[in-house]
Amino acid sequence: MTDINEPLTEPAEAKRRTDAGLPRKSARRPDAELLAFAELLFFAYRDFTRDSDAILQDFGFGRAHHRVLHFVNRHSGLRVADLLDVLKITKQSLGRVLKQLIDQGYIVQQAGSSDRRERLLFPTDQGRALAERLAAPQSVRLASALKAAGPGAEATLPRFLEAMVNAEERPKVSSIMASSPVPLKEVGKEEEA
Amino acid sequence: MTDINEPLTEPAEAKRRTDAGLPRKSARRPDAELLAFAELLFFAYRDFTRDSDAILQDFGFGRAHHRVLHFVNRHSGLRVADLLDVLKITKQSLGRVLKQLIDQGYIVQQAGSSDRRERLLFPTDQGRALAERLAAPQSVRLASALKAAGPGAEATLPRFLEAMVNAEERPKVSSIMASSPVPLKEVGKEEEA
DNA sequence: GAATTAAGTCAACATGACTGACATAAATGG
DNA sequence: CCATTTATGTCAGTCATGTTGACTTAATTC
Repeated sequence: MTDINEPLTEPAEAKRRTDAGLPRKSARRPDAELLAFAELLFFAYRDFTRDSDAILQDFGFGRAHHRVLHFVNRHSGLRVADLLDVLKITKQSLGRVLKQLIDQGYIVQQAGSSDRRERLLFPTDQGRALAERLAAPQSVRLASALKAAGPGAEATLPRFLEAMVNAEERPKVSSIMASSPVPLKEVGKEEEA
Repeated sequence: MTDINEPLTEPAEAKRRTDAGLPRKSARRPDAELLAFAELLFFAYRDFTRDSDAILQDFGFGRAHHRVLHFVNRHSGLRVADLLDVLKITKQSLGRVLKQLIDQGYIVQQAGSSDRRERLLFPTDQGRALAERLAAPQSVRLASALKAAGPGAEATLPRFLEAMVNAEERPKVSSIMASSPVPLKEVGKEEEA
């Protein structure tokens, strides 16, 4: 380490002053209880993503590939523009990972039937298989966490998570989530159900 | 685009086969309902982090700085090793952002009193102020989402989030979260409460 | 026929991860 | 007391994934 004998200032008394000597969880500035929620959310998401990250490594893919594959698999037929809006990344960032997924046979494109400029994205069998493999451990984790959360969690959690989404984004999120295996727009293919 | 007149394979019929023609939400392989939860979690976290990202830009910091500052602020006095374990990143990754936060006066170090090799981390007033500013919009978001989730969410959510954490990590998470403004180990400073 | 739109691409860059190796100071343990 | 281990910091290099800005092509729209 650099210089262990420097003053090293003693901030404990001076800096902790603001936090100390208050009832317990009074209505301080940021509200400690909400900070605890934020922290738990960090821990939950940290471990949630570690599941699939391990699998992705075996394929030479990263988390970005997982996200793309997930959305293409669950909302097959969605357009590149939809994916950009969902992921909130730039065309270039998406382009890189999407290209790899296409070149390696996990995703195929199809020109839109009404607007042939559009590229509708579909998983291949291989892509679907990988998507399911990536989803499996996360589903197990979610299922057990829902169970641990107790009854009512199945109803409470979606409401909480939806409310966490930016208000302007909620209609889009709802609309994409409503179209599970169905494309966002038209695919030119009939739903054989 | 490259070559729009290529075959462009038509996967819709062949590839959608597996998903179509099933009751509604039967016990298929990954369970569609859990995938919806995973997706909602993605959207929630996506927007949760966008709040503070905007503020961080004004300071030339990134999300990594936020995480470090958050934990140092809320668990002041924690050691570098604790931070590494919490964030699950390497010493080098932490070193870079921590150095910047120290150099720019947001965090100070103090040698441990019982083990002087340890560097206990504390926020400065400036650091505390930034941490609070970063936390503010996230707290607002969390508070309104908790409200929207309805009664019981305050009890259900922590249980859910804790259960999302890896089982082996839960003791550590609980222990760090139990020590809000208090250091993980000893600081050599008395809690003046 | 001109302008717009959807997609793809090039070049350059920033951030934040990673590995592996190594240095220093302090603590620990024969 | 000296050897080892531990906590921290650091150097050098790499990789994944994000960014901006500019540009092309094909197709649609006005």
